Amino acid sequence: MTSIILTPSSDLPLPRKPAIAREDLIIAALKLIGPHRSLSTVSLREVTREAGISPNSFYRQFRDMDELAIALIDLAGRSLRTIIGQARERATSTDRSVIRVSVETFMEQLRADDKLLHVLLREGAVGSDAFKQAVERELSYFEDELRVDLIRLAAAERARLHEPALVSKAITRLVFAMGAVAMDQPPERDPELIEQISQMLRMIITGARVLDTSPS
Amino acid sequence: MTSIILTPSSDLPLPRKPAIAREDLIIAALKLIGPHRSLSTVSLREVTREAGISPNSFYRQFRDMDELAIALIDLAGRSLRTIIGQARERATSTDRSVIRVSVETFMEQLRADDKLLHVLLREGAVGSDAFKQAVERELSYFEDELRVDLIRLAAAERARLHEPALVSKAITRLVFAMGAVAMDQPPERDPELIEQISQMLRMIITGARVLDTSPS
DNA sequence: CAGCAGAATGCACAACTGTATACACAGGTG
DNA sequence: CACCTGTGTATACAGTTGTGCATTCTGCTG
Repeated sequence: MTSIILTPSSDLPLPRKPAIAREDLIIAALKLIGPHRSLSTVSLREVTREAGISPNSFYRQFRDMDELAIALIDLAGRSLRTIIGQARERATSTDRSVIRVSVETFMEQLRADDKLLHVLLREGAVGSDAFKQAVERELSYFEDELRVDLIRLAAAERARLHEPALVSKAITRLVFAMGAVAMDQPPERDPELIEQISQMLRMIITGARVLDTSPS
Repeated sequence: MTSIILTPSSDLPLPRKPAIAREDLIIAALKLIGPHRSLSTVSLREVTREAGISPNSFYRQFRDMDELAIALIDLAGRSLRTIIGQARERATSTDRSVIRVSVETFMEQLRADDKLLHVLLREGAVGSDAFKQAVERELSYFEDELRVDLIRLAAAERARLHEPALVSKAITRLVFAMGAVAMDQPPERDPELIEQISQMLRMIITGARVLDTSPS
């Protein structure tokens, strides 16, 4: 279980040279957000306090909190995509349902203590334009990868799929929306939620297949 | 086009007796939120400034901003439900698609200048527990009404529906999620979005019907 | 060793927040 | 008339915020 952060090389407090890096601030920001805190309500001073540096040192790494937020969103998106990608490979190598495994992995990440998914789930609604565009960008990446996977999946089963772009968009948005509500519920209900989400996705996919054979 | 607010009776400045009411504060709060502002970033002082009263007078109406937010969420939920309910009746009286008309009405409300829908779309992600529970409650009301309507619709077409509760939940969450992204896009793209959402819902519903005839 | 460039800090400031206390005024009662 | 109760305001206070300016410290280079 390695860290998600890109270069976790030296976390021992080097005497002076780097001392503080962008990653440290990102980690500090992650520690501050939670079920009740969104990034846009976290202050610059709080982050530096958490990171143990002076407020002014923040400006050596980011212009303002928005820039940090965007870096954090990018990180969260990259992390999630690789994790889900691995889950898809794992599912196809075994014979388990891709949908099921992906949803399970998603929920697992939801409960992971790195809180990276929280960023994508919460920060899409509020904040500056650049802020929301960053979230939207990550979601669209997610959509793209899902779309090619759906096409591949349909081809493997010798079925066709109606409007795969629309299907992947619907699935992505629905999963993220359901994830947002799951985050506010006790983890005991996760299996139930996983079952619900899986069924929803199955509805969408079978519906898309049917609509393809008999277009309106 | 009457106002949504409950008792818009007298807005001329009465000499002393009522002078300021809860509604005035709610209206002031609505004026302050927008694409970039969420309720949780609006301060108590801002609301009173917008309403033209002293900060302390706020406490005569609400204990704190959270209480105002909850009142606002309730108002938004009630308003949306009645509007969508009317749209459903309008659709069944004519012979237009219920899905289509409902989605169109939803997007129309999204662009309405009362900004009531914004509250439900944005404030579900952040804020206190009571805050999010209020949004969740309104969404579940919405789900309930949609569920009975789906059952009625299926019965009218002599079809059965697999897990109507799940279908209505999926539709509700998907529509609200898509509405949130639509809000950040120029209104010119609304027709395109309406088409997309309608197709998504059609996928879900036909998928649910197919899954009912051949349960896994 | 001297010196220098960069990194990090301390202090300060104005703006803003929520709210407590004290006060001003209106309208209804005796 | 006096009096009280409810409504609104003014002032104040302690806390937090983002950020500019000056200073200190560190490790590398000569």
